[in-house]
Amino acid sequence: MAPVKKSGRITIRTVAEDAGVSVAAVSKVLRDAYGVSEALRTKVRASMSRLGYRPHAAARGMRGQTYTLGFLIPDMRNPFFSDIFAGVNVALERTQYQTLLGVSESATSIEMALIEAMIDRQMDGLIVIGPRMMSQDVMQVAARLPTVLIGHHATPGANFDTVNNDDRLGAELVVQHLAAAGYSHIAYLNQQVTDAEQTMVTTHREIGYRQAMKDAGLGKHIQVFQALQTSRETQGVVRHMLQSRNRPDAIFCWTDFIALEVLSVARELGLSVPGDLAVVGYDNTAYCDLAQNALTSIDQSGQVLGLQAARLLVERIKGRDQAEHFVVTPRLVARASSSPRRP
Amino acid sequence: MAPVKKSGRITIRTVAEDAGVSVAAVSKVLRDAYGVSEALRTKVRASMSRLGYRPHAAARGMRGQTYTLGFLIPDMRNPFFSDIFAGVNVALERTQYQTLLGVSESATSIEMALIEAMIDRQMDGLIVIGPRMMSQDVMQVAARLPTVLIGHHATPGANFDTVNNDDRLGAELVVQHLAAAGYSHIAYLNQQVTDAEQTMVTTHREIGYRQAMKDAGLGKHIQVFQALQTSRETQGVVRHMLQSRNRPDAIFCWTDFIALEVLSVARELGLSVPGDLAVVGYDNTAYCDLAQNALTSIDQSGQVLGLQAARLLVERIKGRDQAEHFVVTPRLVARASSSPRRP
DNA sequence: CTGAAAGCGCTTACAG
DNA sequence: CTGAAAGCGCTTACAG
Repeated sequence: MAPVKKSGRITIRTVAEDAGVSVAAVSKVLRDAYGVSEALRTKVRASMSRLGYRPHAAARGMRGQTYTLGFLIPDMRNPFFSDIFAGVNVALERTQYQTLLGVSESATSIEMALIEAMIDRQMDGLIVIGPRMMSQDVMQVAARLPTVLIGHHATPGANFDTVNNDDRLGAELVVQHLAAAGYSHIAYLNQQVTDAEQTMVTTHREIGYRQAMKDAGLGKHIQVFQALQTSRETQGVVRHMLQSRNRPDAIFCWTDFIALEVLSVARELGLSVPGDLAVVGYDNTAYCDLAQNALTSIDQSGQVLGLQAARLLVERIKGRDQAEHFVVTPRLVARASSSPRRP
Repeated sequence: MAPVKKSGRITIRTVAEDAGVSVAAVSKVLRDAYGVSEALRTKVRASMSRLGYRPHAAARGMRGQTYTLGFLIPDMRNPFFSDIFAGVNVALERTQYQTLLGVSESATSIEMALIEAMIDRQMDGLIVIGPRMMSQDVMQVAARLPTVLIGHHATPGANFDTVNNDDRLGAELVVQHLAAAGYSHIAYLNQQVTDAEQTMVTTHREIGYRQAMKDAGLGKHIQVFQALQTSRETQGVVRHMLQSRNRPDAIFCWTDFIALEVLSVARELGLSVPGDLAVVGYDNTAYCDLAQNALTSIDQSGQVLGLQAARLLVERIKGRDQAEHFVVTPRLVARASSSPRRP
């Protein structure tokens, strides 16, 4: 008896037999590799679709690529990441690449574990939004596989690409906007982290805020507060800010998410926005547009960031090893939460 | 010359040599399999950690499990999914399993493509939230790999597990709550889909709504509206609802997300909530608690749903083939958006 | 309890 | 341009 096929699985070998060519030829067609005639290519493709062949990712990963990209976000609650992800998908639409997400819950340890898990699973490359790990760890990861960072400002000698908006400029736009609208006691509400680094977007925003305050002659009103990302923590800090003797008349929040909490606390305390307090966010997410929020924010084009990140990553996978850094110009979108004060 | 190690990679073979045992023995330790002595196990583990061994997921996937679970969500904008995901992670914390996310953007075609991609990547099992595919497709997927569905009510003979809250009861709680608070023209704002199925949570909620309206003697005020999930679409439908001759005095929305849009439109039209209009959502997501929303909602314990789904999936992977269906009891959380009417 | 060997489905030099 | 063969790092029967 002839040796029977053991399993029902359609493999590269099944396709090869069906098309009457070698296994190597099928592999080449699969990878769009050089050195196969058009006739053979057509024949193989026909067999593939007739048999309903699906490549086995693990087997490919044993020798070559897995065509899987890892995408790491700090949390699922921030709608801004959804915009970025949409851009990534647009860029990869007509490719063989598939993106798989990981969520680190803003914890360095989970982030590192997820990256290890993605490396174990032979991801071809990594896109990380707002990494929490130290810069040296980032360099180590980037040495192991192609890496693009969004929301992380690279220092010279980086072995990875970055995609950002100009966070200092964004913060400056906010201060200039508020100052022009008649606010002077403008506070900055920053994210609280264990190890602040120069590379973080929040650090850049704080620098831009401080600079713009000085430039506007408001240097003596500079106030920076910090809060962890939990709702309870943020509300506590904000309540404290708003009940203090020198209460700010405007709060600039590092992200929309937090600004919504500020709006909530202000309302609970009976403060009107913007009458008693102006509020500005960052990222211009969908919630800003809701009438109950009407939140002024900085648009940094999440979709563009995602699209560029995916483009850069694919370039890197294809061999580029010189770092590239893409920067988008932020734009302020004014809404009712920061309307000009009555004189 | 002795044959030299070709690459620097630490494999199961490196570990075996280091520990002075066979490759098969190392594999058994790795899989926590039966038939290895405690002494050998200890020795191998020591070598593993000394060498910093990391299992190669693709290679494992060639023969056995990949220890990777697929988790599919319709979109990244709905914060409820984040609660569910948190529960999944709690359940898998001390296991070898790693979850990777896919986002289908509420599109059937993307959902199917993602599932194919996950099968190609040899995921050990799948958790899908609110699947958009037809029930027959669900059955086909479940025939190929262990599957647990959240937010999908199984019909008899299902070859998959489900985890749900009692959506009919949830809707009934809403209607009873609103009726008791003095509202009578209670409308239901449902999700618009191309092929409505009995299995969908929104269908169950509609049934519960209709039943409760009849039971409360409000059968003649039953009104069901539908809108796609985009902000523009929803706002258009809501504006139309609120400007019609027989304007409802309360709107029950199938999810919080949409209820926030209703609050926005009401405010734009100069209607006060709950004075002119009561609004109730579903899922009790974090946004409900913000003072500017103060949205009454149904809590279905996302974290519990996620935890149970992960537990059921691991059981299935380990061999259970009889379907299990876990149901959680919903609970209404009243807030200002549905306060009792003045008599 | 322990290990030698076959094989999972691909890709990659290497001949022809 | 085309194909035979080795090998990627594991797991799985099967002997001992």
